[in-house]
Amino acid sequence: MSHRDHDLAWGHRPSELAADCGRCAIRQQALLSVLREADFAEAYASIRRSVLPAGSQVYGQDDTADAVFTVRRGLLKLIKRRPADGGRIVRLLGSGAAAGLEAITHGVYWHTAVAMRESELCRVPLATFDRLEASRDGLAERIVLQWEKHAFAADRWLAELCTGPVAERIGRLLTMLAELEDDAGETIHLPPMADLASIVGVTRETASRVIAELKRAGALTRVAPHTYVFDRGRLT
Amino acid sequence: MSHRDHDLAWGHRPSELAADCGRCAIRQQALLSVLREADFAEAYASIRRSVLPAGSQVYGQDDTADAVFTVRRGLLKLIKRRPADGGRIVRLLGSGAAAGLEAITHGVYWHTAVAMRESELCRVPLATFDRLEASRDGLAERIVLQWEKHAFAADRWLAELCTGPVAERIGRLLTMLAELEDDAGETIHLPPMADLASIVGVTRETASRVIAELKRAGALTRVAPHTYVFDRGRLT
DNA sequence: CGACTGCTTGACTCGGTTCAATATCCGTGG
DNA sequence: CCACGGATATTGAACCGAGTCAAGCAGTCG
Repeated sequence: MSHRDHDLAWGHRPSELAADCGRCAIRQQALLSVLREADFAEAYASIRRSVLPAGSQVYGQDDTADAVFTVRRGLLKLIKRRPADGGRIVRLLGSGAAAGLEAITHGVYWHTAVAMRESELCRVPLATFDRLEASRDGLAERIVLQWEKHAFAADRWLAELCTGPVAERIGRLLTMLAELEDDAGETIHLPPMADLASIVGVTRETASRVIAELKRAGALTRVAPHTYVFDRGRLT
Repeated sequence: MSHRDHDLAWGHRPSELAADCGRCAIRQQALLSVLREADFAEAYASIRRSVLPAGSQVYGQDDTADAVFTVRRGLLKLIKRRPADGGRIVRLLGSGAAAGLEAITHGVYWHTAVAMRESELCRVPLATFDRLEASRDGLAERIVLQWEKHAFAADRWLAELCTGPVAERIGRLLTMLAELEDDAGETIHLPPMADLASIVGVTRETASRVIAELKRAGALTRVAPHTYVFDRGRLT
């Protein structure tokens, strides 16, 4: 949706690192956190951590899937492309979320995943899951929890971002964005209008008008490029 | 959303039966299909099959959850209620789907579930899942598959039913309804206007106008009360 | 057969889109 | 560090799709 969406695919940039899962801050919520030490050591030799710049594509809808990703830091958007229009953003994934889980059982990605800002991801090859099958110790339960997150978020998305006047929907979206900030506070990194529009299902122009109104009302105060303090109280 | 939504809760009607899972037609897709025979025998002693009339509520949002349900036949709607408006239908569950899966891990239902027509459900008490924990043989994987269904449906819902002109959205909805018919064919049981409206996020009046137009165009031909033949080709 | 509920249709209004022109931002390269 | 230029955001005006309000209609069930 931004012009950079197709710049980069996984591995095209040199910023790959060892995963170092032992010291991962989000490990308790992450996918592989239940593995026994022995399994874990084996598993994480195959995991690659990577820092992706904003706009890079992690994977594409309908691509053959060979890995699952965990968001360590940053924000991903999942885009469901449709033949007709340009598609729609159907979910946002923040720290601790898993992307591309459908790879495990379906072998194909359901969405296009794009980093909305610089993000740090861990890439877990599918083969790792296969090898872990035998020694699983609650791995599947962990996957269930991740799926639950997705389903819950999807329902909320539908109920809160697709119903009612645009102003309210954008208000709720900003609240969600604030929650998704890595340092969940009151400052938010405002995505491009095109993204806001694709999320709530309106045109860029309408999104712009609503945001402009919020700025005038003092609900959004600029503190840096694309960065605003969000005063949840002044939403009218 | 119909006037009968609150008529009945599970167990208030006498139509409870032994589950007879051994001969269940949808067992291969259902939740407990992977249990070993011994476990299975134990498990299904606790399962109760029930026929619910149209409009009955299976469970309510925020209710304490004590069971998961499998749809044997019929159609459920999941409603996400919101303080303000009357809420929104966020998913439809047809044969083989599981309802209330969140009970297992969260103990509270996320939606209100209502039968849209006479439906046959199997009620699996939470205690059964607890007892099965020890002897699980891929049960969690089974649950994963069900969650995947939910997530996939949610994404499709969002991309297809919340974007574009109302006429197109209702067209796609009718296609989905046709797929959800128990005898997946070209005849569909048309839900009340209020439901159609709640699904695509418009008013009853607008839904009515679109449906009327489709009838005139010959895309919908009445063959019985609430029952129509759907000619997918004439959607314009 | 009457009453009720849900469906249809019409006229008016308004929010959001569309198309178009202008302003601003921000990353780039000098 | 500044100036430039393409991309993004803003704003305006006309239009139109869907909402709202209100009235009449038709199934459906006692």
